[in-house]
Amino acid sequence: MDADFPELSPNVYRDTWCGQVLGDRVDKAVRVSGWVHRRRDHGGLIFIDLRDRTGVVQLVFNPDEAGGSFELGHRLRSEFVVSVVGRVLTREPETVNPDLPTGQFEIHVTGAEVLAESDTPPFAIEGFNAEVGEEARLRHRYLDLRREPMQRAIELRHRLTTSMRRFLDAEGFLEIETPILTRSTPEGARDFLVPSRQHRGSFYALPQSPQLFKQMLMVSGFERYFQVARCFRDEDLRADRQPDFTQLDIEMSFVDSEDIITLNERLMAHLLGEMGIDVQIPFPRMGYDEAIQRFGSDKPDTRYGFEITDLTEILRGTEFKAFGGVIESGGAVRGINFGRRELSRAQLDGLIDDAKELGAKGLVWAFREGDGWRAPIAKFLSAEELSGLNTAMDAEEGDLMLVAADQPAKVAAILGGLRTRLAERWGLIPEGENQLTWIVDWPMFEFNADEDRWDALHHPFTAPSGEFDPADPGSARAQAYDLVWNGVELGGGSIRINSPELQSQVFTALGISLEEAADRFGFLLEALRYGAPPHGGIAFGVDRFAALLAGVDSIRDVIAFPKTASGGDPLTGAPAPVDDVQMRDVGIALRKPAKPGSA
RNA sequence: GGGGGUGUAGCUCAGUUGGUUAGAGCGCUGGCCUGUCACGCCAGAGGCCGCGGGUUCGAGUCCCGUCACUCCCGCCA
Repeated sequence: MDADFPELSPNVYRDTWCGQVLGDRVDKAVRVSGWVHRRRDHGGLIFIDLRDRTGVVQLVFNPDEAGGSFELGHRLRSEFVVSVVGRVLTREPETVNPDLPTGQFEIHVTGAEVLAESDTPPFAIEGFNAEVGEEARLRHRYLDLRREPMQRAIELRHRLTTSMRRFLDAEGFLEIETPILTRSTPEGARDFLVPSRQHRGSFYALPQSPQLFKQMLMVSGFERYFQVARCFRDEDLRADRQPDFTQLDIEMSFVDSEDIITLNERLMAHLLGEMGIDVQIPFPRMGYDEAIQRFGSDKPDTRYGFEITDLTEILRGTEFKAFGGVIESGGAVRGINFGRRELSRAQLDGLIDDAKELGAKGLVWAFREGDGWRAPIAKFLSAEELSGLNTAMDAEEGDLMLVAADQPAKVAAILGGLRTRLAERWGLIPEGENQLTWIVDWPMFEFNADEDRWDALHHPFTAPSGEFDPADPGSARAQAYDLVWNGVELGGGSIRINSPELQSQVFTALGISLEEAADRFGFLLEALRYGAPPHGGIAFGVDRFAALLAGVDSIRDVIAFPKTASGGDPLTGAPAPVDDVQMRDVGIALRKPAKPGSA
């Protein structure tokens, strides 16, 4: 494992790491302890691969050398914990194992002791049958974590957070803890609630992020704060979402966006550099509107093309109702040229299903053929329209074009989603390339049609750019920035509002009355009255960051004890009912009987 | 909340149109084996086919429901 693992101070269990049984130990007596990784029992000669955190070393039990320990060697089974003494010898050339760092050496056991026996593990810790279902892995997570990939992932995560702390410490940041039991602020995600025993009927909430605390720390004059902070959101899970997750949370005073962006570029270059990834700073920046236009996403993966082309003007007034109707009602028609591809009819139908899954009413596919299209809808389009479309999408003979029509935001989301799916499916994403991009110039608000109100795109404490007109929230821009790495949102932040008046105006624009604002966030508004410096910050998703660095698809693979997609933990059985006494203590009664399955 | 996928031995999986006693590899147990390292050879144990109901002479297989896991949409300021 780690080549520069620290020297071991000898104790009763060992004086040498398994991974350190190398040339300088030859002919020396050593004591090692660890787990039985694999046993090869030849009857008259027994080989044991012994494993500790640093690696694996071969033990040889020979009746001529091992004496009474030979019998014990016979009894050893997978994952027994043993301590052995023996002499390190160089292996005969023909018995060297080139796949093992310690493969030129072995320990000839002269004495051995079983420190702990083990039941037969439910799945293999090592070896070629390494594919194990995730549920089994989570039920016995302590065993799963013994496995090499998990050991490496957890170690990588440690190196990442350590590296964050080192960099930020050197830049004058203080790591300050903020409460886990705090107050519900019913914006944003659903809160996890904790009933209060001492204040019956009242609840703590677990923080969705330390946002308000870090702003108050700026009011307190700490100027540079960070925290590797646990955050909690009671929403449905995904491969990249857990109900409790970790953020690197940063806040600074007397800064503008530029200061935060440049500091974080240096932070990223430092972190990635330590992980062996070289990146150029400064990172390119892209406006939010441009990202949506060209890539259909606020976290565009710029490692590959297939950008989105707007076709609305070409098709304005077209005979084809599905397009013309949408355009008349203020919608847009956009398309992507996916290049020359052979697809079966079933595959093309599959693309339509993909589009529908992404919320499309339909999807038009077409191949360029001569000056026109080979497509089910080709006959509804005029020759001028077809050639205009081919030109706009830069289509060459045989190129596959996918076209969708809907309201602009929706068509962008559909084609953006399709673009990533197809790039993944056809293996069109360049490996080993790293694109870090700032998305800047965000709108302050987006209109929520269902609730007939404006919602903050970032959060309600984000400072607007320039003059703010509460009467026209749609045109307000935010001093916000997201950092996107290869199509994954690594983190985002903003300059915050440091004036209570402006903060109140933003609440008003969001339809939050002053009474409501005072009730929910009064403590922050009050803090802002006592000399709040200009301040801003950013937060990064540590789990996602670690998963990307580890090259795994799910953040569960970089979390020691993660939860399943339904928010449960097969290891502890959480969540679980509690007994009546506990319920009574906190003054809680269930409205309905507990769900039968959940116990 | 909605959609897709999966559920058979400890693990990973196969199981034909519904047909007699449900299989494989690995692991496990016992025996043999002094240079293996995915050790080898021989023998053996191991099954609520997720659960409940239905159709049928007969269900791992078909139907309905349900639970769990997983991916996606909604949701995640």
